[in-house]
Amino acid sequence: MAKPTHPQHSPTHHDHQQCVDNALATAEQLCAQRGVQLTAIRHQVLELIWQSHKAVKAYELLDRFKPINSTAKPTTIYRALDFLMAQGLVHRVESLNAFIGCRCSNHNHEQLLLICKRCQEVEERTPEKVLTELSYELTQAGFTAHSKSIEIHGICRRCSEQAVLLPSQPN
Amino acid sequence: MAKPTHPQHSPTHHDHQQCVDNALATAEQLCAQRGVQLTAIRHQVLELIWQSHKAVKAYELLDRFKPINSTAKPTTIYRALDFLMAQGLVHRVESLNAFIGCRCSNHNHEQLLLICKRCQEVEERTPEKVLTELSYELTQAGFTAHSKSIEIHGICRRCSEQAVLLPSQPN
DNA sequence: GACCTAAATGTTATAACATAACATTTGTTC
DNA sequence: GAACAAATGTTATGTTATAACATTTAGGTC
Repeated sequence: MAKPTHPQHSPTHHDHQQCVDNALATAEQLCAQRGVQLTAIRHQVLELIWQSHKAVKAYELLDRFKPINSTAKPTTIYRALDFLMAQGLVHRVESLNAFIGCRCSNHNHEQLLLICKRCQEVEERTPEKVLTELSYELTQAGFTAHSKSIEIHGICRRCSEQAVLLPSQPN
Repeated sequence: MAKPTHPQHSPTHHDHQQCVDNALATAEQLCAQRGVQLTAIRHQVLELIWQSHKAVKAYELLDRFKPINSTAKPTTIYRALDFLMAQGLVHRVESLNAFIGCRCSNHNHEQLLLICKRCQEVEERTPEKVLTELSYELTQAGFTAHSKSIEIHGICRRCSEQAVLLPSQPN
């Protein structure tokens, strides 16, 4: 049985290089504005994270990073990730122990992560109504939020459509 | 400097034994209805989880379990947790790699977890409006959800009130 | 009760994820 | 160029979770 192709999962369904370029340019600009150092390591790690729209694990990043910097250790990666997360350039996906580039152009770091089980891509959304209702609920509960993590696992639109075209696909 | 007391965090702020009794009785009943076995190990692990309203780590459970069953291994705990989660009796708190007893009396397993940084207690809430808006948003996004994890970290009402009374308390 | 089967548990080992602690280098400021 | 802070290097270890296979237990059938 031939491995099914998933054309919609390929990087060709959009101009991914532009995603990467945008992300890196934004990161450079933000770090400059804030007077923090987007060092070579941090820049390279961010670039590796943006290789795809899939969440990537720290040790996967390490494997990808070693060809660039053969002395890299887990610490190297985790420190870069800590910096990138502190700057809001990367999100941790708690339910996957993995990391993803942040697309919040508005620097609003309250978002839903829609995690597709089929293609593994993670979509970030910031639906006002949901977040408003959530804030209201937290006020009602007397709870002061410091951070919010909303992670939804399921099947994304593209994969659902693909499933209709290829009904023999599992799940 | 004396360690500050947190009377509101003590098990005496409510009749915790009743929480435990309810949880165990419900679990027994549900498992009987479903024809699944709430074995001794599973029952004991569930009881240990309900020792508090704090999320508990698997290896903490193991330490608590060893006095009962000295041959217990990580696998023992993880297998019990897998069963309890499959039955909806326990939730995994993704952002803590920890576990908490489920209080969803209605067996609706879509909930917010409010995780207090001060007292570590986890409150479960199922606010209709938030969940409705979320469902609507997912429909809009063409995303078919299989599981939802909404975890909010911050300070709970009781701890906020306590902070007002004892303003010298850190965070 | 003997037998079968599936479920549960026991056992060993290791994989996967993450941080602590301290040494060294680099970049900035004076 | 001395002093300091930030970043990185290095070694070791802590923490979380699962794989793989053996054995025991519970429940049904004859």
